[in-house]
Amino acid sequence: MADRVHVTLRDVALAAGVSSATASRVLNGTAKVREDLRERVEAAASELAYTPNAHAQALVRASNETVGVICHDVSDPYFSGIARGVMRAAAQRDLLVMLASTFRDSTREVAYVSMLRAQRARAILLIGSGFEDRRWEQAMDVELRPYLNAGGRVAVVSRHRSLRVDTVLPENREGAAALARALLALGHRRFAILSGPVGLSTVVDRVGGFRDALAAAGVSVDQIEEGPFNREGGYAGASALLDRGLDATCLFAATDVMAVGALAALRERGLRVPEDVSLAGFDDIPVVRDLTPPLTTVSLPLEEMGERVIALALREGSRGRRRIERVPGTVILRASTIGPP
Amino acid sequence: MADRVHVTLRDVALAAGVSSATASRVLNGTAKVREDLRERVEAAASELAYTPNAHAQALVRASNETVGVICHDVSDPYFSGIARGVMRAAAQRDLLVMLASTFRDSTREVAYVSMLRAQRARAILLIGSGFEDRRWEQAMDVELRPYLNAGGRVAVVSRHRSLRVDTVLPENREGAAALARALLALGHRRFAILSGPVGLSTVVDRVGGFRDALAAAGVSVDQIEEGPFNREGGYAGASALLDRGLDATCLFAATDVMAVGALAALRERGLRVPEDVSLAGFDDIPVVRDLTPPLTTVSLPLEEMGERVIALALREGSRGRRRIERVPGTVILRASTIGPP
DNA sequence: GCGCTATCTGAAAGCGCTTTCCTGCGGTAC
DNA sequence: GTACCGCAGGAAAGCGCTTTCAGATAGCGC
Repeated sequence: MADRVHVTLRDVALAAGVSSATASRVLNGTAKVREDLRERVEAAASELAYTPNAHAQALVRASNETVGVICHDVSDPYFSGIARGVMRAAAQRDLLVMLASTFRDSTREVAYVSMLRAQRARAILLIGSGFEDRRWEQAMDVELRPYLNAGGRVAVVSRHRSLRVDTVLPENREGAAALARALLALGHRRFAILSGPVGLSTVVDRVGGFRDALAAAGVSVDQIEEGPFNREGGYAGASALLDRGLDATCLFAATDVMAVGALAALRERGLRVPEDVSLAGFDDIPVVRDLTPPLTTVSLPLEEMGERVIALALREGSRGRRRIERVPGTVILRASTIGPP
Repeated sequence: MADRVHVTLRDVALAAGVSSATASRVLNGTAKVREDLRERVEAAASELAYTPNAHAQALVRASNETVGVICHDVSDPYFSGIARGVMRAAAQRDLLVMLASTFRDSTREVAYVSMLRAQRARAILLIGSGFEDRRWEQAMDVELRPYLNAGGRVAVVSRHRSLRVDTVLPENREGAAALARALLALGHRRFAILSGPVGLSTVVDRVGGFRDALAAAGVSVDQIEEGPFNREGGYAGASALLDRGLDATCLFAATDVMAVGALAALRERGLRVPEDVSLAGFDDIPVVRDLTPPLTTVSLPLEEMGERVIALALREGSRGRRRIERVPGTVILRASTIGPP
């Protein structure tokens, strides 16, 4: 916004023949103002299409009506489900959301926190798991610490090793374990895993939970393929598994999005799901029930998680203790998993 | 952000033993500053974890580094595809994106424009078709006009009857017509349409284009069902059609998302796609190629559209003429459409 | 060595707003 | 009629920054 002149409070006050103090009082309803003056001010404001400069307000009030949200990729259904909840809750509270997409670049993530800090965002929400990486943790801490000290609020979805902030914590470990047990109960004993990038806490938890539950039943997994957290990652991972000779009756993908890619790869290679191999994912993003076969998965209430994380961040008071809200996952057995051939 | 005190430029200047003018010059690289002073300032800034108050900067510079994006629903893949492009382009330009979800509430849409105006957003992007509704158009005009006059930039995706601003225009009419012709070529003569809410220009264009192309071949459509632009809308619409006795060999849904719902409904009623009835959508959102059968659709380069709309809005100069960038849709025939039974 | 110019630094103004603080008014009590 | 109180409205300060503007210092030619 550059070249033209804006309508300011002064203009409104001038037009109404009052001081800007009075105009401000009228427009904010801060104090009692004589009826005729109030009317003149309101008329002038609407006549001039006045909109207060939010920056000036933020400056003098030292607070503003925006929250920042940082995610990896807006177009990932996992995230956009959560984002939907955040947006809804923000709308209810008349808050504006500044959304940043890191495209899984940790440097950019830190940079965004800095920008959001500069914007004096009322709260910053980190959606998506943290990087389990010392340098990232440290850089993040450098940005977040002063923000918190200045009264900023931070809340996250997923486990962050180093961030001691309010957290909405999907029970990835437990969910994956429950899924493993359900799959065992179907009769499977040979599993392969499509893992996301190691170093993401979500991956660690899901894969760990899955393996531990299997181990408890005396089953181990040696076929494990790692790839990025997207459809291509799932596709490539499944293809690699197939190339090396898939020795499993059931395939577990760390996310539904990866499972979708895996399904495509399996199908291309002529394997039928679930007749030849069962397939399960995690998250329960909306599309998976429309796949053929519908995907077995661990369901997470994404939209609700979004609402809860912003509520957590906004809640005043309770400055004391850090709160962790656990969100259980529900195993949903659909047609993509049956007993082993 | 409320209670604690922030590190200000003054603090940095004090710590470095210089005036705040000098500190500002160092931090912005605005002017040459003696080497030792510059070092002291930089050291102090990083020591104190200083972040400039973006509001103060915005206030004095009368411009800022944010753009506003208004969409209907972040979790709709059509929108999130576009948003991805916007986010990527914004990141390249070091811009922060304020994202607002209207949940298809036109009142809220206008309110958001007002908020974005207050934030002095550098540009406002309206994603998703306008409402063809006089009152909305007028309210929108009241907000947008002063914004534009003050040098704000506005760009939209989709046709807006009343908004004479830079536009990325998917060729809905032509795309739908091309699809209709392709379907005719397959041999279909009896069609049903799943339409979105009338009063959305996108719906008008797509349905209109489809019908006109059929009409040109002497084919008319009387089975047309209207519903909201989401999976449920498609599901309900298809169900209603089925209840009334579907008299068509091919079903066209105005969006892929609706087609997904329709597919579920058809399947539930025991109709096979494409053997019993062909199904086509519009948009080519990522999931449709993973459906069984993969969906015939008109492909739109969503991410690219996002990049183009922000580029349009940001482009300085060329203040003169309004620009309209047409984006052709490509008919993609997949397995969901074959010749009539 | 003196005066002039070229640089760099600091003081101060001002962006648009909110919020004391203070003045002036009318009303009440004596 | 005078003294006092309460209240509404205006003047002005100040939020944190950038940017003139002017002052100080150094460098140069003569």
